[in-house]
Amino acid sequence: MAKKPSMGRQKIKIEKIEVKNHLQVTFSKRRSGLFKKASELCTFCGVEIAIIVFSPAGKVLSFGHPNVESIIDRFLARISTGSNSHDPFHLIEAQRNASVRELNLQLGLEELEQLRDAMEELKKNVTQHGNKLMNPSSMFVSNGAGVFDQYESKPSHGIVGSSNMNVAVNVNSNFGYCHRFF
Amino acid sequence: MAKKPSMGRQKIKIEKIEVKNHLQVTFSKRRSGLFKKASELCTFCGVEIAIIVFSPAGKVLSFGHPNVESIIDRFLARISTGSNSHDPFHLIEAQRNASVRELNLQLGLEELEQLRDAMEELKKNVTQHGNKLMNPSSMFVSNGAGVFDQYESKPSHGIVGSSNMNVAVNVNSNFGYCHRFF
DNA sequence: TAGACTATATATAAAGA
DNA sequence: TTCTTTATATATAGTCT
Repeated sequence: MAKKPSMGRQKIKIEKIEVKNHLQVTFSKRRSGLFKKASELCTFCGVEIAIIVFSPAGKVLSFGHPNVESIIDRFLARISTGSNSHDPFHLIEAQRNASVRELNLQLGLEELEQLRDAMEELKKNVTQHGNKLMNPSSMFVSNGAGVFDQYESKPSHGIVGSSNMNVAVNVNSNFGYCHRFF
Repeated sequence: MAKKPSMGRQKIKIEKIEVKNHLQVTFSKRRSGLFKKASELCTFCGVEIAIIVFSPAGKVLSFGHPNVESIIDRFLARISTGSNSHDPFHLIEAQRNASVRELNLQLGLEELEQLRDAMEELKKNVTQHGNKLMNPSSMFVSNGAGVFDQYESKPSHGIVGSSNMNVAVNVNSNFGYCHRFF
C-alpha cells in the first residue's frame, strides 16, 4: 500500500476557524510565528515593538523588545502629551490614559502603605463576607457600566493560599471608566 | 538583450541592517507583513491583539483588534497583579528603571487624600453591608484563580503571575475616574 | 517613499507521533 | 499541548520603475 503523502499546506479561507482543536493548533503556530517576525523586525531594524495577545483560552501572551511595559508607557505618554495637554479637559483625559508607573511616582511611600493597608483590610472583610455567600470556584461577574472585563474562570494552577482574591467594586458609577488599584 | 533575471529572495543574516535606505525598505515591508499576520490571527482565531511599533524614524505605528487601548488596559490590569514577589512595592522599584515622562498631570496630595478617604469609607461600607454588595449591578467579585491567569511572555521577558489582590474602585467623587496604583 | 517583479526563503496546514 | 514530516502557500530580498 502506498504510504499516505502529505497534502502539504492547504489554502484556508480568511474566516474564523470552526473546529476548536484545529483553531487551537493554528493559534499556537501563528502566534509563535508572529512573535518571531516581530523579533526579527526588532533585530533587522533596531526598533522597539510590543505585542499583546489574548489567547482563545483567555491567557495573555506578550512580546516586547526591549520590554512591553516601557513601550506601552511611551505609547500612552505620547497620547496624553498632545498639544493641548494644558487644557483642563484634556488633562483629565490624559490622566485616564497615563500609565500607572508615572502616577506611582507621584505617590509617597507612606501614602502607598496606607492605601495598601486599607486595601488589605478591605480584602479581608470582603473575603469574609464573600465566602459566606459564594462558591469560590464559580464566582460571578458583572458591573453596571460594562467597565470590568470578564475573565474566564479556570481551574487553579496551583496558586497558594486563600488570599488570592480579586475584588472589584463599582459604586455609583457614572463614569463608564474605571481603573485598578493593586 | 536578455532581461536580467531576479536573484530572488536572498537569505540575510539576523542582525541589524546597516544600509540605511535598505533598512527603511525592509522595515516598511516587514512591518506591513507583521500587521497582516496579526490581522489574520485575529480573524482565524477570534482573538484580540495589540501591536505597538516605534519606527526607525521615531514614528509610532500600531495595530489593534478591536483597538489598542482596551487591550493595553486589560494587559496592565493583569500585570499589576502578577508578581512573584510578595513585596507590594516591587513595581515601584521597577518603575525607577522605566522611562520617566515628565507629566504635567499629577494628582495633588489633596486629591490623593480624598481618594484615600473615599476608600476608607468604602471599606466600611463593604464591612457593614457585605450582603448588599453582592448585588451584581454594583459589584463584581471573583476568585483569584479564575481572574488572574498566568501570563507568559516570549522572546525577551517573562513574568510569572502569582495572584495577589486586585481591587478596582470607582467612587462617585469629583475625580470622575479612577486610576491604577501598582 | 511607494509599487512591481521574480526567484527563493519561510511559514504553516494536515496528519500522525 | 508540543514536535515531526511533507507539500504547498506566503513573505520578502534584491532590483527596477
